[in-house]
Amino acid sequence: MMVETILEATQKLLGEIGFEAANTTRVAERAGISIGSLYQYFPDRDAIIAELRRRHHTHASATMVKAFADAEDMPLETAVRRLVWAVVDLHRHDPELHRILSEVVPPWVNFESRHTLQADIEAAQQRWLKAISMQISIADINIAGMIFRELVESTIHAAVLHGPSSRVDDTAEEVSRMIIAYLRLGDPAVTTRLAAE
Amino acid sequence: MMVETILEATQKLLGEIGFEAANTTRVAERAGISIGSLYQYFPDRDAIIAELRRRHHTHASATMVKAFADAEDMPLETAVRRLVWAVVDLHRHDPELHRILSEVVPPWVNFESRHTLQADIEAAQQRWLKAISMQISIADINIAGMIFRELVESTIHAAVLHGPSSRVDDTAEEVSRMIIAYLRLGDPAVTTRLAAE
Amino acid sequence: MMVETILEATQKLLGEIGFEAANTTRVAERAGISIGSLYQYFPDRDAIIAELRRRHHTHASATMVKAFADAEDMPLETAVRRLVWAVVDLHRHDPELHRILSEVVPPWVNFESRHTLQADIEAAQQRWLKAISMQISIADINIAGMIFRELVESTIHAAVLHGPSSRVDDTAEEVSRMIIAYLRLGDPAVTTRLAAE
Amino acid sequence: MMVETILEATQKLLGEIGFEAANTTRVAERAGISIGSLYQYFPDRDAIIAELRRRHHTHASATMVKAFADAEDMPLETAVRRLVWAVVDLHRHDPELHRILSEVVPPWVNFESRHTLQADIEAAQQRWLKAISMQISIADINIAGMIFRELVESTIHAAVLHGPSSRVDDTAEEVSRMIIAYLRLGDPAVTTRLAAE
DNA sequence: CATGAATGAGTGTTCATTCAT
DNA sequence: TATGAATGAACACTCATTCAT
Repeated sequence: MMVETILEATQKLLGEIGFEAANTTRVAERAGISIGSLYQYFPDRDAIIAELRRRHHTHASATMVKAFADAEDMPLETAVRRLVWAVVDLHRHDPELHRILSEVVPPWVNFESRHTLQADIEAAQQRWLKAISMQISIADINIAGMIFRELVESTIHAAVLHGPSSRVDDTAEEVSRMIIAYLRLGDPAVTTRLAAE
Repeated sequence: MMVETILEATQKLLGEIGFEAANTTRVAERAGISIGSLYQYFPDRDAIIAELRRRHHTHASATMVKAFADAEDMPLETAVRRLVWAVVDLHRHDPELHRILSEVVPPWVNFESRHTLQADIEAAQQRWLKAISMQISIADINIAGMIFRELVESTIHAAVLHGPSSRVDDTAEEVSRMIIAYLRLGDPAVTTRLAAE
Repeated sequence: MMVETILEATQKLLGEIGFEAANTTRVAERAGISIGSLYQYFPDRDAIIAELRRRHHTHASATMVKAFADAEDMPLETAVRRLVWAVVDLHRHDPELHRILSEVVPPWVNFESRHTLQADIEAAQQRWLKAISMQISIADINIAGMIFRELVESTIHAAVLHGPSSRVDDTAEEVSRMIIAYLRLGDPAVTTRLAAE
Repeated sequence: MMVETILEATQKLLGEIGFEAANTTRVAERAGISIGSLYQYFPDRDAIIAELRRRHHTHASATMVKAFADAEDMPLETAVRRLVWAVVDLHRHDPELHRILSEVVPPWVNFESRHTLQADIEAAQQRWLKAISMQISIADINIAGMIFRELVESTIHAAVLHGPSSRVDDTAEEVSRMIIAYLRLGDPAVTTRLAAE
């Protein structure tokens, strides 16, 4: 309960007044508790943000791992759309928290823990990429994986946070089409077809 | 000269000890001048970083504007590769400065000035996109532009800063192929061909 | 029982981590009780240390008072050795507690209570000194008493705490010889003898 | 000048309100400077006290080294009195500072630097003891040295700080006589004389 | 009697900035 | 123009103590 209150106060303050102004005194004030209590639940300021990030990561990781699992049984195009929309859901789940963790909290805070999420998702993604690379040829699975991750994350992030909400659907669709088009480059059927001309 | 010295000292310190530790005292020390002199050339701490960013933007903007101008006379595939490689050049020009501005300096510093670069590049990009959309159909020029920018920037950034240098070439090529594949979706010739099956 | 547990925990913590780090939270933790219980047995932090000191004083005082009583029936040299060795026993009884009270707890804690022990011992010592000053002449009984106390306490303390244990015996013997030699200065027999030459 | 002001303020505050209350804020206040200025001259709170101690040590060491040098050319009794009085001078030079460093500042502050003084003095003392041990026999030079140091320091300290000033002279004289009597125990002339009886 | 969550005054320290020289 | 001593608001964090349960 107290932990919850502190996390909420921290998140709101970070969103409203930024990282530097959201100091421990103000967090405690906003949470309606004393500074002493704050330190009974968190060892230091960064730990509060770390917990915010940890929760976000837990949710994000679960969402993506599930999406990749689902995708394995789907036809390619459906799978890609499923994955892209999983990222959309991710960003829409708590867009403010997403914004805070990516744009308000400076990069050096919780530096190590930032890689944890990526590692989990990357592993799930690699399994999926290996599976589809049985059907279509992919030049370099690591590069393709990195490109997909960066493409989807950066575009959906931009669309959700910095554009009108209607834009998100279109962005997701175009990004999906882009990935599908790229993957089709390695599809023997298409290659044959194009070569046939 | 003095301005130059201060900027160099700031950049090096930011890279070596990070944003918080790179305080004005240390910058002046490293620059070999007094703290008083520092304030005779820059009104406050952020202004030093803003100037670092401004110079970086000037260079980046010029590079990209030129690339887009060049691209206008090229066939589509050549044009795309030209543009992607322009971004590679951009990141390779002063990768440390790039890293500092994107990963060391916290996002809220020089918040407004961050959009200036984007605006210039966006304008140049829009002209190019409009030109090519005469030949091939693009669903939404704004969305496509945003996707291209995010895709290229995020992947090349990751490749240059966080991977082996050999990876950059492959990444650039795959990203180019991806964009081309996407653009071909709107190519009447391809559309016709596929529809014919 | 509870008081005992708290005192033990306090003593151990003081010895292990020092005065400042041995705070009430840690004492309660080490004692295996709640902070609330601690405050049911002691009104404040200093009171715990005061009780530690009080017990030490009780023991020390008893030891010395007894030694002085014994000494009254002994020949001078035997008496002096008896007294010096009483101080050795004192320091060897619980050297860690001795160290804590003299070198770990800062001087301002329990300031008043520090004089209690001294007063008891001083009284016993004065009785003894008055008794022997019947046989030998002592210039100033107060000064001699103070000198004896400081000499024995400081040297035995140093020997027990900061030297090898073998050193203690030699130190005790030399200190005894020193006091005896000093007392002999006032011995009419010696005086006469020396004057006779 | 600023350093001087800070040291004076610190010493006075330590003497008046004790170690814990003499915090950096109050020191700066008393010194009539800002807290920022204080930290421009001393890296942290302990460093101020360390400097106080360092100055005291410099003076004390010089005094004692000189006294031991002087003593080498004197007859034994004169030498002992010279040395004892050097310690008296030491304590009378700045008794308040002496009191602060030994009874107000807790033992764990500047722990290492506390041994520096002792080492210097011990070295000078050992030279002198070796010299006189040519004439008279001393059982164990290390123990004798330790006993002399503890005896003189503790008694003179007590006399200067906790007694009337008239007491100091008598204490110094009695302590001198005590040391001389002890040393005479090893004097062949005396030994012979006593054995002759 | 026991608990431990809650308190909040207090501490040492940092650093961007000023301004008299 | 150059200096750097001086400033002081601000911050993260500690800990003895209380009191409702």
